Amino acid sequence: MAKQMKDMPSAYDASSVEAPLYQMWMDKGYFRPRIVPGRDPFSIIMPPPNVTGELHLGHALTSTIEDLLIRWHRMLGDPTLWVPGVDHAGIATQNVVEREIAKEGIDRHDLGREKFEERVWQWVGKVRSRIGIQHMRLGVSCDWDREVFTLDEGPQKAVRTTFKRLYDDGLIYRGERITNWCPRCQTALSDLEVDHVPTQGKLWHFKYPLLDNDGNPTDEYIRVATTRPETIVGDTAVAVNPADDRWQALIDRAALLPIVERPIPIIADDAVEMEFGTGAVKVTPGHDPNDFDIGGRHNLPIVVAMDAEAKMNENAGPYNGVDRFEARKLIVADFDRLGLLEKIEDHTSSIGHCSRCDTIVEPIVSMQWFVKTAALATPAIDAVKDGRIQFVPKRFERDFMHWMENIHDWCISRQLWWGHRIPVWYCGNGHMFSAIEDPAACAECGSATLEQESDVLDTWFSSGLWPHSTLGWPEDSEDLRYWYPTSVLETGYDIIFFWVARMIMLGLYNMGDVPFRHVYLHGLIRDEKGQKMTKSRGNVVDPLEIIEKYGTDAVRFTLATGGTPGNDFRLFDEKLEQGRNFANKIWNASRYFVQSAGGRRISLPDPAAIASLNARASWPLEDRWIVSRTLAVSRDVNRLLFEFQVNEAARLLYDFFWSEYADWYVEMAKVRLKSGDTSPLPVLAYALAASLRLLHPIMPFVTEAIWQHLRDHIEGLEEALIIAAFPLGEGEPDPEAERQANLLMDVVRAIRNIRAERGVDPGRFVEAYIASADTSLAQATPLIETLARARPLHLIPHPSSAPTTGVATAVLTGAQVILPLANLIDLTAERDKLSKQLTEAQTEITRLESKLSNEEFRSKAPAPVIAKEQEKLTAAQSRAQALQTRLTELG
RNA sequence: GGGCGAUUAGCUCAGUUGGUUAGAGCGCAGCGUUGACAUCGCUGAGGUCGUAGGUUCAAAUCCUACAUCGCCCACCA
Repeated sequence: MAKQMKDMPSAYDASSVEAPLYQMWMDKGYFRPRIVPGRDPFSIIMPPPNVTGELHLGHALTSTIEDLLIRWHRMLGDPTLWVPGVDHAGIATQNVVEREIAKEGIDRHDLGREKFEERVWQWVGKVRSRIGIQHMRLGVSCDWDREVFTLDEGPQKAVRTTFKRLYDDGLIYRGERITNWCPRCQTALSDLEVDHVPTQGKLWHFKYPLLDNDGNPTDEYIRVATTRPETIVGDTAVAVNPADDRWQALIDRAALLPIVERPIPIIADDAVEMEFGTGAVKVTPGHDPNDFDIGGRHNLPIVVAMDAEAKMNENAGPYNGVDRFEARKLIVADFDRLGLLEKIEDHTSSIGHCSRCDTIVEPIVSMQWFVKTAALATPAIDAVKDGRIQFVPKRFERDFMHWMENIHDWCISRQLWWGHRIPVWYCGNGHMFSAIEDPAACAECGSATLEQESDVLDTWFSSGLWPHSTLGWPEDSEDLRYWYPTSVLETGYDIIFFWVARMIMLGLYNMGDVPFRHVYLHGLIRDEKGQKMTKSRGNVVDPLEIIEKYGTDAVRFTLATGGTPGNDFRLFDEKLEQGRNFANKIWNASRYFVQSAGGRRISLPDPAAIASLNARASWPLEDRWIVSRTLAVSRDVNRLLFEFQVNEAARLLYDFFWSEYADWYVEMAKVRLKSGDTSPLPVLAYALAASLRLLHPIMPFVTEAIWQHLRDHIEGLEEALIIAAFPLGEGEPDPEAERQANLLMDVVRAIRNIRAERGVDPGRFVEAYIASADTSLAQATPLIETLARARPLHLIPHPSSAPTTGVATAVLTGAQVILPLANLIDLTAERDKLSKQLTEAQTEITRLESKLSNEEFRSKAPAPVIAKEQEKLTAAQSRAQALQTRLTELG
C-alpha cells in the first residue's frame, strides 16, 4: 500500500480527528470575522442556553443549523459573525440550585439572599464551562472572544438602560394586579409560564341567603356555583347577567356571605354566562382574573384571603392558617352542615400549573411591575406584515400576529433572588425612581436613605435585548453599527412568544430597527416513539453520548436531514447510523483518490475549462457527465440553502456524492486508472474537492480532515477547507453528456439485471449485443465491458443483426440489450417478462395518446410539457414495437 | 371555543411556485471476500400519496367537508 495511505485508516475515526481540527481552526482564528468591503455581512446571535445544566438535542439542532449557515457564508466570502452566549435563566436556575441545596437539607432561606446567590454563581461556573465544551464538540465555529452572559456588565447595563427608558416613557408601571402566583416558587409568573391542564373536578352549588332592604336575613337564597369553594371567603359580590330574567328582581339587592357573614351586593354584569352553573356567579376579585375585571367595573373591594404559600390568611376567618385545599374541604363541609350546599356536579376545567415546578398556580392580587405592551406591539406587527422580518416556515407568522394583536401587559417582576434586580429605588421620603447606575441619593429629594426594589426581572426581559445587547448596546459600538440587524434568528417554535416576540418589540424600541431579518424555526426532537424527551420520562438523549458513539458529523448530518423546518422529528439509532455510514463513505471515496494519486501531485483542471462546454467537448463522456452534475448540484445547494431548505440541500448532497460520484463516477474512472491511464485524476480531484466544499458546512470534521490529506496530493487547495471557496456552480451545463451517461448507465443496469435474474456467475464475462441508433455508446465500450462484465461486446445499429434464439433481451428507451445465454435461458420466464413489459408500454401509449389527442391539453398546456409527453409517447411506441418483435421471435 | 400541523412503501421520513413511470434510509428477498468502503457492492419485491367531493388540459401538491393523531392559543365561574 502506498505510503500516503498510512495515515488514512480504512474506517473514518471521528474521535481521533475532531479535537485536533477544532483546535487548529481556533488557533488560526478562523472563527473571527473577516471584514470584506463590498460584501454584505452575515451575522447570527446564538440563542443563549440556560445555565440550568447540560445541552440537549434542541441545542445540538440549533448549533448544527446555525453553524451550517455560518460556515456556508464564511466560505462564500461574506463577513461572518456568530456570537455565543449563555443565559442566567432566572427562575429555572434558581429552582435547580434550590434542589441542589435541598440535598444538603437546607433551603434558600437558611442561606439568605447573598449566600444563596453565591451558591448559584458556583453552579454557573461549573455549568458554563461544560456548555462551552459541548458546543466545541458540536463543531460550532462561533467567535468565542465575544461570548456573553446575560449577567455580564454589558447586558446588565442594557437591561437597566432599557428599564429606565421604558419607565420614563411611561411604558413600565407598578400596580396591584391579579397575577399567576406560584406558591412553591413564591413568585408571580407571566401568563406564558403557566401550563393549563384539563382536570376532572367538581362544581359545587351553594346557597347564599338574601338580605332584605334593612340588611336582615330572609328565607330566600341566591344560588351560585364554583369550582374553588376556598375562595368564597374572598367574595365581595354575586353577579348575574343583566339580561337574565330569572334574576331581575334580585339585582341591586344584597346577600349574606355565609361563614364570614359579610353582606355583599348582587350586581349585573355582561361577563356572566346565563347558561353556565346557576347563572349567578360569586365574585372574588382577589382570586380570579375575571372577577378582578368585574370588580374593577363595579368598584368592588378586593379581599385577598391567602398568603404567599397559598395558605388561608386572617381574611379567611375560621380557616386562617389552613392550606388552600384543606380549606376547600372544610368550607364544603361547613356549607353542608349549614344546609347551604345544594348539589355537587362533576366538572372538567383547566387548572394552571407552574411551568417550572408544576405546582398549581393561584391567581392572587399583589403588587407587581408590568410593561405596557400595546405601544410596543404595533411596530412589531408592522415589521412582520411588511416583510422586514420573515418567518421560516411562513405559517408561524400567523401565530405571531394573533398573539401580538391580543397581547396583554407583561408582568416582569419576580419575587426571586436570581436575576437582574429591578433598577428602581425607594427613598425614606416615599419617592420612587429608576436609574442606570446605583444612585447615592434620591433623584427627587436628595435623601441618602435608599432601598433598591428587591424583585428581579423576568429572565426573558434580558433575553429580549439579546441581539443588540450582545453587540454592545447601549454603547454606540462598531459591532452594533456593522452587524445589526442580524441576519437570522434560529430557534424552536416553542419560544416564539417568550422570546422572538419580545426581541422584536424591544429591538425596535431600543434600536429603531428589527433585530433580525429571518426567523428560522425548527421543530422539537422526540424519541423513537414520538414522545417529548423529558427528564421524568428518562428518554433524554445526551448529545455528547451520540457524538461519541457516531461522531459529530453523523449527528449533524442526521439533525440537518432529519426533518423539515417547523416540524417535529423522531431521533433513533438507525438515523444516526446512516449519518455515520455517510461520513465513512466520504472518507473512503477520498481514500481511494489518495491511493490512486500515489505519490503524484495532481493539478486540477483549468477552471476556465470547467466553465466552458466547448473546452470540455473532447473529454471522455464520464468526465463531462460528472462535471455537469457537479455544477448543477452546486447551484442547487446554494439555492436551497438560500431558501433555508437545509434538509433538501443535505439530501441532495448525500444522493449526489453516494449514488453519482462514488457508485458511478469513481467506478467509471477506475476503468482507465486500472489500465495505467491517469487521465481521470484531475476530474476525480475536481469533483471530490467540490463535494467536500459543498459538504463542509454540514459535516465539517470529516471534510476538513480529508482536505488536509488532499493538500498533499492536489495542487492549489486552500490551506483549510473552513475558509475555502464555496462552489457556486458557475459554468455551462452539459445536458447531452448527461443524456448519454444516463443511457450508458441504463444499459449497464439492464445487463446486470439479466445476469442476476439468470444467475450468471458474477465473475464471468458474457457476450452482449447492444442495439442502439445512438452512436455515443461507442466511446463507452470499455466502461460497459468492465461495469457489466460484458465481453465480447457488439454495438449494432439495429437488433435485427443480433441472434434471436437462446438470448435474453431488455428493451430500454434508446437501446436494446441482447445477451446470448443459451442454456441459461428460461423461455417461459423470458416470455412472461417481456409480455408484462409490453402490457405496461401499451398502457402508457394509450394514456399518452388520449392525453395528446385532447384538444384542451394541446391548447392550454405549455409547449415544453406537450413536447415532453410527445417524446414519451414515441419512446413507449418504439419500446412496444421492439417487445412485440421479440415476442414474435420467441413464438 | 378558535387556530395550526400531521396522515405518502412494513418502519421513519423527503417530495416549496400543480406537469417524467411518486423517492430515500432502514427493514425484506436473492447474489457477491473484483485491494476506497461489509459502516460495502450488485439486483429485486413493495405505495389507487387518510376518506369523500370539487377546481384544472393536468392534483401527493390548490379548494371544501369529514376522520384519526398531535400541538398552540382562549378568563366559561
